[in-house]
Amino acid sequence: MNLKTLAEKLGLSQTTVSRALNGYPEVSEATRLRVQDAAVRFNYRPNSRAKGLATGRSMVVAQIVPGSSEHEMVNPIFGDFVGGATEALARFGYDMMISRVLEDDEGKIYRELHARGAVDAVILQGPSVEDPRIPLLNEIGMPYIVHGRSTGITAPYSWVDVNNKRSFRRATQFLTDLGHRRIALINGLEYMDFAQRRRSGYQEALDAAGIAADPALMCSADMTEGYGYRETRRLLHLADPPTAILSASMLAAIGIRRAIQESGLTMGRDVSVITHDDDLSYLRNGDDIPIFTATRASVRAAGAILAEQLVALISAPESGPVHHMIEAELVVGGSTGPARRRT
Amino acid sequence: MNLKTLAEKLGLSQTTVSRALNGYPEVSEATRLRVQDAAVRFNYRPNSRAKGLATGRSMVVAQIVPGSSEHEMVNPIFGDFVGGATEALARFGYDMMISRVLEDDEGKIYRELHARGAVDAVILQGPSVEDPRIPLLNEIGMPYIVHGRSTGITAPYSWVDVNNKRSFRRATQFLTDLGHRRIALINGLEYMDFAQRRRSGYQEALDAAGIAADPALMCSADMTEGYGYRETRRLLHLADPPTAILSASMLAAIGIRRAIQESGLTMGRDVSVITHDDDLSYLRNGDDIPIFTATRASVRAAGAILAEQLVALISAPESGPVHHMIEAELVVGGSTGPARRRT
DNA sequence: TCATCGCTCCAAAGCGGTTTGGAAAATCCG
DNA sequence: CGGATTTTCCAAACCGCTTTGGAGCGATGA
Repeated sequence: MNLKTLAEKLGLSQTTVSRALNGYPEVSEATRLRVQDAAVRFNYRPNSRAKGLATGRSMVVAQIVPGSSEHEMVNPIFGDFVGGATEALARFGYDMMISRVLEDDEGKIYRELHARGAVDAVILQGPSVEDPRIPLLNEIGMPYIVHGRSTGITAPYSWVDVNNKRSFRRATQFLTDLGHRRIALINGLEYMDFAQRRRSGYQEALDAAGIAADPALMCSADMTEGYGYRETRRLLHLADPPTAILSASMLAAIGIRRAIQESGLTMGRDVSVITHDDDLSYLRNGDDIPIFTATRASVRAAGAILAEQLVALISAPESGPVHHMIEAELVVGGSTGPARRRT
Repeated sequence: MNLKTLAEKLGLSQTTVSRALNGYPEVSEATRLRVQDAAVRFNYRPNSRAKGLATGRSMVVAQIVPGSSEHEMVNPIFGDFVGGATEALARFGYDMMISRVLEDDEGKIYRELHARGAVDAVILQGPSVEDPRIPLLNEIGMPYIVHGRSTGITAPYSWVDVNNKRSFRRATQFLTDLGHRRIALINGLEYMDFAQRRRSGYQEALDAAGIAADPALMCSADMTEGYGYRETRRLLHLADPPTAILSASMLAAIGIRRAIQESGLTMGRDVSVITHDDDLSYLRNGDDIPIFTATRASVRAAGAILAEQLVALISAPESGPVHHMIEAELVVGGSTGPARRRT
């Protein structure tokens, strides 16, 4: 069923039917109702491509799956983020498209998406400390928004981000307040901007407490369970082991807990642990009471907020770059306690 | 840059330029090269919507994000599956679109996507034992392929699936061969078809070994770490506890390991564990040597295979339903060993 | 009574491609 | 050399929608 045949069935012109369905005032309420009723009866939907061609907008937003090679890691937050974003986008009539780079040249795909007119905007995921995609997209002139920030970029750009620095400063301070002075940081990959910010928050809190940072207590890698486990084992075997550990992700924290238990220690008593928690739906931090003390920020909510900002940006690009800072909450669970005098 | 202006710059008609770029034989090699060169120079890309409108194909495949309410779980395999599928789709010039249901009526969105002509085909994720979406899509007449199967459906349909029954039969037999007779099954949600098949494979192997299945040794829920932990605790406190546990996912297996260690037992010696492993990029079963003995099948590879089958199906729907069975491999890790006589 | 206005509605021109049905030019062949 | 054939190219229709620029018509007001 297309517009033409629907118009014929109603004995109206395509113009009138189109206007009736799109809420234009040039059509009487009576005909509007008649048209709407018929549209429902015949299950009519305007063809997306034709509509897009006529309006010049595709009502699609793209996100590039990070990782060009097969062996790179798919971000574990991907599912929840996309879930939150698509739901919000759907409310505004937008669809979400996932693209993927086959070559190394990620810029190419943005250029192509724009030249093809395939999407109205893109979402930038996982920015590095100085992400080249931002100036690239500025040059191309396609609306976009970044999930996270890129410290090294001075040009203006829109973003939605968690206040990683502050949340890790608070978490660290929470530990120093409990008397901890040997605090380890098991961080994500530090070319990623969020990891960098977390480290600087951690650093600030140590400085404030007059604690010298110890490079042996810091590490950086992909946030897997095994990584948390291995690093914790290493840390616990140090001559002067940490009494508290800060973790960048729930998955790593699970590995941390395993290493602690395996050493015959008790988490929250012998070693305190605070983790960041993206509130992933398949990786909840306990059901009702939190297992880990955590800095929590729902990545699903972030996706929804980002989508809303992006939609606003598409319809009014001149409204300038938008920024939205999400404050993580510090939830206190059973994994932290006062520092114990070393035996 | 559009076709018209490109043609003008070349002093050719739109027809010729279009044909030159699309490989039609009606144009001389010389002009073809001239056109291709100009297309590259001006960074020309045919507009997706216009092309789609003219050809009647959108070159887009949709996948519905499962879970209509905010509290439902996003499938942890989502990211890896989509990564594998989009990469394969991209090779054939297809894009992948993610949609989401706002209402409860999932059928509505398939109808709408089809009526709008927004996509050429859809991917069905997570089929239940008798999934109503299959007859619905048959009725609508849009190409689709199922990731998994639906036992209760007799109508023909295309699918790509892991041989869950066989892999769990083998895993169970592996345990009975080691002398285990009390084998627990920590399964996924059993209205899901894959969970049902795994249980029946487990059942078959028990029957073959002459072991009576004990309902107390089986459970079914969303596959989270906490679930694996809680159920294992419960199992280990039984009067006649299991000596081996079969797990439906790595995440659950991690919880299982935690419960075992917490009980002062050693995994692989006191209690054997075999888990299914989707080979998720952020949840690897050890780096080089596997930690868990596992039935392994890469969900990323499944996504790629499914995408290829779907593309073939789109271009030749009459070639009938396609089926592709993936055999999981049984990798032996450190989590299994001979049954020990109970003390 | 007649120009004016507001309300409905419509014909037709895009949007940017593909594809059909020729036509002109070049090549072949007896 | 001239007709047949092939090669190379083009004008125009079409895909299904939006939107511009009116047209028709009853009501209004001077």
